[in-house]
Amino acid sequence: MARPENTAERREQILDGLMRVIARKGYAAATTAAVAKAAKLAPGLIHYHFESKQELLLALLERLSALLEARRRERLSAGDDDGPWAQVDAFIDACLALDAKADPLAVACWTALSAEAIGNPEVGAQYRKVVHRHAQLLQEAVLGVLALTPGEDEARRHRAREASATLLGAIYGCFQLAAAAPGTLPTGAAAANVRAMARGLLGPGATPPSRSA
Amino acid sequence: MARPENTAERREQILDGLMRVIARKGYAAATTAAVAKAAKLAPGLIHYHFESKQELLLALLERLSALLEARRRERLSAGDDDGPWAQVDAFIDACLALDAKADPLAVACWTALSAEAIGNPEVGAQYRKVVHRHAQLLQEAVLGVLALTPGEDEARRHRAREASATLLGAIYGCFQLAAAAPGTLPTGAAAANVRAMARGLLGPGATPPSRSA
Amino acid sequence: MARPENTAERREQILDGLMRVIARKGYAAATTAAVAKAAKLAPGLIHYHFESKQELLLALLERLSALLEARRRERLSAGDDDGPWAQVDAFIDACLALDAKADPLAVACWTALSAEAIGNPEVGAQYRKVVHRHAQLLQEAVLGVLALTPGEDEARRHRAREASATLLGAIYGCFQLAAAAPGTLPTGAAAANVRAMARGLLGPGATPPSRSA
Amino acid sequence: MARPENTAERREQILDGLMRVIARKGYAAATTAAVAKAAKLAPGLIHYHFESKQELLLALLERLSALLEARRRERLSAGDDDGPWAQVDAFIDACLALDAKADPLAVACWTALSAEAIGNPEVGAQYRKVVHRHAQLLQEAVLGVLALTPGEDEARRHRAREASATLLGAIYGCFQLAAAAPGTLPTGAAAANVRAMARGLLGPGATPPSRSA
DNA sequence: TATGAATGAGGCTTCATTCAT
DNA sequence: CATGAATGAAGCCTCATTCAT
Repeated sequence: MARPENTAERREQILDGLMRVIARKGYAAATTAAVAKAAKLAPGLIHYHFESKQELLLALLERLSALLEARRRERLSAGDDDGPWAQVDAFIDACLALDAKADPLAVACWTALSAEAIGNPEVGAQYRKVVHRHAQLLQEAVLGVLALTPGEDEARRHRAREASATLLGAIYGCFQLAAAAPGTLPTGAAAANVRAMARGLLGPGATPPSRSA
Repeated sequence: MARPENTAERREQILDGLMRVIARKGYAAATTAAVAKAAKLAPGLIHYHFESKQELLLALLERLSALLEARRRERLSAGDDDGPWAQVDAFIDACLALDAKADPLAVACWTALSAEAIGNPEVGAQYRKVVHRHAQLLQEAVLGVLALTPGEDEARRHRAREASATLLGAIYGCFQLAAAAPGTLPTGAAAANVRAMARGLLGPGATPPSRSA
Repeated sequence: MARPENTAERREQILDGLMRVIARKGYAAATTAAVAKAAKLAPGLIHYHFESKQELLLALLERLSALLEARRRERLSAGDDDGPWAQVDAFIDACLALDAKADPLAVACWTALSAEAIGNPEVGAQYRKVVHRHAQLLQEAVLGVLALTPGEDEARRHRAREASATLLGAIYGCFQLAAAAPGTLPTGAAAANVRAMARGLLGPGATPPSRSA
Repeated sequence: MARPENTAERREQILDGLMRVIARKGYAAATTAAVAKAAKLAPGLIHYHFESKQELLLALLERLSALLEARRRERLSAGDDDGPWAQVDAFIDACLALDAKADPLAVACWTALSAEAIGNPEVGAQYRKVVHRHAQLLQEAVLGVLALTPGEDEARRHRAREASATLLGAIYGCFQLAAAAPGTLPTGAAAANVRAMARGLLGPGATPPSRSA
């Protein structure tokens, strides 16, 4: 009562701990006790601020989704080039330009959550929701690129859906490699390579002018 | 006299059970009891044929790797086209042409093991070994394609390494989507799309004749 | 704010339970569940206050050692006779005057731990440490007695070491009989008899002729 | 039927294995599988030749008892001195003159069985029977010594019972030290020291004339 | 809100015992 | 007799969750 509410901060603090634990020791080690310790909190507090461990995972998914969206926006607003490829590239870069400190954590968490999504219905549902959200964003960008080539709208939409899903897959796959087999794919290379792959996927006529120039 | 050994078959049977459980209920549900039940065996038998649960996971990784290699060989021997792209395509198809029954299982298991590899040192080591093996195979195929374009050997090798890792990532990412968000990427589309992405990655002059024609 | 720590008391409570179980049902029956039940605690609590069952055993060894030391001090301070034999007798009586309630428990536990020390390296190490501590105490007392007879210091020290170890063995042996074959050696007799044996071992005239010859 | 019976040898072989395991790794490690392995037999054979694990322990107790009796006889027949102390000394030496190879094994097994006897009713009963047998033998020898001093028969018998039990305890205690804290009591010293202790226990007037002369 | 102990279900593993061959 | 697999109960330990303070 007299105390100021701090649930929001505590939740963030706990999620920070969760991410750190998952990235360092894996999901199996992400017990509530370990998360509390990583967050420098008492074990009992976790369940004061989160209904259950599952809610923690759902909150983490939400955070990861928000994080991507924020980075994408950042990229978009920063870029002056606003051709149709710009949005696709911004999306890819937002995901794969691993420059900030938080990213290795996010990447490991995404990989862990992907596995958890397989058998856990609620996490699975939320996971699919987030994937769908990502796919939607990417699809719009992709549609912009596909608009450069002639063709029917319906077919284009269909291709855009497939292509964006595949690109998303490529991105998640890079996450997986980064998290589970670091060193396999040099950090800097992923973004550029996926951009190149996008060219192949959305081309051939769609080859960006900057490349053909 | 006495009983003939049957450990080899039992191990396979147990791995079958493990794969089924992971695919259906996720890794978290893959308890030894659940695996035994899925394999229609008594719980105690698991540890008669495997030292520990971890050894089970390592054996599963080995099986997944062998499975891919078998499929790749199959594809290669079946194809009459043996241009430089054939090997790359064979690799991609071996992974992503999900027609056999076993594949959804394998795909889910790979995703689960990727997560487990993060925190489990021994699984991680074996995981990286398998990834490395995959990458080597793909890299050779990729080198064949890159040989079509002029350039220095050293640079080509370097590009091949990066490119094969990225392609592998794309493949694993499709696995992840298939396992954790089925329906996002239509089953049939993945292989074709990744092949297209490979064109973008290894092009531009490498665009396959069939496409440029 | 919050709960006060109570680990110390709980550990004692758990050790009490362990001792009771060992004395009543033997070491084999001293499962964590049985110990918890004997201590009137939930099973999970054992591992909240002790890392492992082994740590329990180590703590028990420590307790047994401390218990003996306390009794010895008690005996020493109570006795007004402080001749050189007083300390030896105090040691023997501290171990073998089984009058308090706790002693049958301790005696059974020591026997159980002696067996466990054979194959368990960590328990073995701690066991030897405790034995060494006991032997040191006894050796000092023994040296006092041996000082009554003439002879070289070095030889006396050597004899003291052997003699104290043998006496300790005699004491432990009485424990063993008391725990595993109760009734064989009347409770009251052990202390007096071992004191008499000490006379034979340390007494001047009792030096076996075969040795002095 | 056509096969010659070999149960007797097999039982010995299995007991050999059991003793080796207990001595090397302790009683906790003496699983039927480990015993079978140490005996170089198939696991299933144990239960063909022994009803249960408990029967194994009982057989081991019997063997240990027989072993002592054989050694005692050996000592007695070897010695030409047949004064009243000779029998007492022979008993002590039979137990503690650790020269044969089998002894470290026997010593560890006795310690292990002492612990098992605490909670296991059947092993306990057999253990007490063996102890009683030992005590009887020793008591007779002790009576011979006590007969040297005047006194009532009844009192002498009573003293003999107590004294033999205490001496037995001293012997078992040396076993315990040898098994669980080797090095504490030098191998050669135990027999001589216990003989000296016997002098103290059965003396002072009982000091054998033949020896003091 | 915060703390740290308490609870008990369930996971991995071991093992005496049984059984098919 | 011998072999080695099969069985299932139970042990140790973990952990999400609850609760007293």
